[in-house]
Parts: sequence; C-alpha cells; structure tokens
Amino acid sequence: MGVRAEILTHATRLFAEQGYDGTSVQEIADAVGIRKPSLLYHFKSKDELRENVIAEMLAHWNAVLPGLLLKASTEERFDATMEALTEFFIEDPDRARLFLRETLDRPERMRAMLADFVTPWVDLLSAQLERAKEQCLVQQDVDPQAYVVEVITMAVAGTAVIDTMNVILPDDPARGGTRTRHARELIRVARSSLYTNDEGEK
Amino acid sequence: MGVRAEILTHATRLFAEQGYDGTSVQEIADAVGIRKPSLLYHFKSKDELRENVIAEMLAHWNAVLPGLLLKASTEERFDATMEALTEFFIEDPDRARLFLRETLDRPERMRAMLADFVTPWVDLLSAQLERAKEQCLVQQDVDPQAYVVEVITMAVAGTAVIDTMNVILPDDPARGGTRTRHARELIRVARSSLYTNDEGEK
DNA sequence: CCTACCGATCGGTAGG
DNA sequence: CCTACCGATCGGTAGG
Repeated sequence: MGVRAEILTHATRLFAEQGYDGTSVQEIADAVGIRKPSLLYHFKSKDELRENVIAEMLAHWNAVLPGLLLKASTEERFDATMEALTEFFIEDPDRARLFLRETLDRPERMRAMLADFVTPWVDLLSAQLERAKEQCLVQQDVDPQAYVVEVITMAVAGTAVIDTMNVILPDDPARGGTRTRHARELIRVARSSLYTNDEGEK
Repeated sequence: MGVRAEILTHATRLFAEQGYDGTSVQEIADAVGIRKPSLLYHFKSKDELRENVIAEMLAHWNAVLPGLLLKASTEERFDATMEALTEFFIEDPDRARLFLRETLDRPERMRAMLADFVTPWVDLLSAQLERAKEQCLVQQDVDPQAYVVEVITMAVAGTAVIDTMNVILPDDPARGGTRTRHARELIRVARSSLYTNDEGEK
C-alpha cells in the first residue's frame, strides 16, 4: 500500500473515532509512522486531508449504490434495497460514524453533498414508492421521501452508535449479537412499516 | 439569569453545534461576555464544564421521562410514549445533537450513563412489550429491546440532523415543514411496525 | 521524506 | 470578575 493510501486509511479511522477537531495531524503521522511535515507534503493541509477522506467515502458510495438502487427500482423490491443499504453501513461502522460527524460538524457542506449525490436517488425511490402506493402495494399514509430519510438515518446512526448500545441491547444466545439484533430489527421495522398487510407477510 | 446558568446555556449550544473539541473556552467566554479566567473561576476546567452541561441534560431527562414512561407502562400505550419521547428531543434539537456527539466522542462514558439512566426504562418497556406479544397485541417477530433502541436512535439522530436533511426532505405545502414530516413519519413507522394489524388501525 | 523552526491558539494559573 | 502570563500543542513552512 502506498504512503498516500496509508495516510488516508489512518485518517479515516481516527476522524471517525475522535472527530476532525479531536485528531491532530501529529497523531495521524504517528499512526502512519512518518513525521508530520512528511504527511503535509502529501496533503497540503489538514483540511485537504479531510476533503480526500470524504471524497474516498463518496467514491465508494457511488461505486456501490447505483447498482443497488437501480436493481430495486426495476424490481420494486424496496426491502431488498433497504437491506443492502443497511449492509453497506454495517460492514464498516467507521463509514457511518464519519458520515454522521460530517453532518453534525459541517451541515452546509453536507447539504451540498446530499443535493449532489443523494437527492437524485431518494427522489427515484420516492417516485417508485408513490406509484406503489397507487397500486396499494404500500400503506396509504406513507410519506415516501420522509420514509426513505428515516430509514437511512436509522441505518447510519444505528450503526454508528451500535457498539455503545450493547449495554442496552446485549448479546442474547436466542437472538444473536448486538449487531445482528440491530440489523434484523432495523430491516423488520423498515419492512413492516411500508407494505400493506396482505403484501408484507412472507 | 445567573452567570453560571448563562455559561451553561452558551456552552450547551456551542458544544451541540461545534462539538467539545471544536469549541474553545475563549469562544464560550466571548459568548457570555466575560474573560476566559472568569469562566474558569466558575468551572475549574473545560472538562468540568462539559460534565455540568451533560448533568443538566440528564437532570431534565430524569425530570420528564419517568412520568412519561410510567404512564405508558400502566396504560400499555406504547405509541403515546414514543410520541412523547420524540417530542422531548424535537422540542430542542441541541439536546439530541449533544447526546449524539457524546455517544460518538466518549462511548465509554456514555455506556456508563446508559446503564444508569436508560437501561432500567428500556427493560421496563421491553417487559411490557413482551407481555403484549403474548397477548398478540404486538407483532410476533418484534425484538422488544432492539425495537426500543431503534426508535430512540431514530428519534435522536433524526432530530439531530433534521435541519441538514431539508435538502432531501423539503417543506411541502401538502405535507408540512421538514420537521413536521420527520416527526409524523417517525411516529408512523414506530407505530405501524409494532402493533398487529387488527390493533394498529385507528 | 527529514530536521528545525514559526506564530497562533490552546487550557489553565497567579495574584489581585 | 479582571490583567498578566505560562508551557504545551496546534497547523503549517523553509530548506534540504
């Protein structure tokens, strides 16, 4: 792995764990095993490093999500989409934490990113849900846009804080580990609050 | 308002908006209109200030929640509880942001706080839900503990980031403002994923 | 990728 | 509640 990639990996982890303001350039350099000025040769400033960390996350996002959502929009399988979306965050909690921190720390920047990368897909999904409503496949009182936002929020935030929640939601031999219980209940809530009764049973 | 209370008010707002590491003691002193050493006369350190900000939040919590949850546990009206819980955070988004930041920044501390203040109530609610399951009032595949954690997470996180989400979830003359749409859909999702069909309709 | 170094700001203290 | 001041650390630069 190149030095640049190694810097990005450690920066991503540390920003996710401690936040941008809670992480010094020195700390990242130490983790990589180089001196601070060496790091600042690869990334001109701490801010530029952050931009690159975010850009890498968005790149991964854009490589995975379109296929995921397009499949759903052709098959009308929203629950599968939500499952995959949840999977996307659960497989790497740092991604969820980073996303959540960026939303809290730089709401204006995040708004711009959402407008560019997320709104088109939310609108696509919402339109599908709207049509499914007309066919009575989903519940009549669903607010499609709001529903999608709620489920994404639940997936991102739930995953970001899940390891802290194991004190409330302990491992249970009958129900599985904390993460499993979170993932399963999230999917169940998303699904059973969407479909009409004669559709939702499986 | 006393100086101490004024310091706490501004600190709460600034910590919620910018995070603990992103807020300097100087900045808080400026907001209050006093010098930095004067602030540090009232609170011996920045850390002690943070502890007091959190303590104030928990005090408010403990003053409001018990009545809320006890009412629910006697009346078996879980949706009303969730509605009130949501209301609690929505009426002051700073509270939700502070809570979320503290969970991300100091997971170990938050675990201890959850164990002391939240677990008893979650267990009480879960036990109620478990009994309601046996009576077939709520859906059979609900994981009560996990359900409560999901709904709380959705309420806290959803409220914390709601103002950033208005780019995805715009004001809509037919459906109301961003916050209204969030609050309504949250309640709808929580309710319709809980009750059995012949119960949930109203 | 390093050593050496910079001004600015950090949380905090002494003393009144 | 203030002025004056402290050592440590911050992000960043010069120069090799």
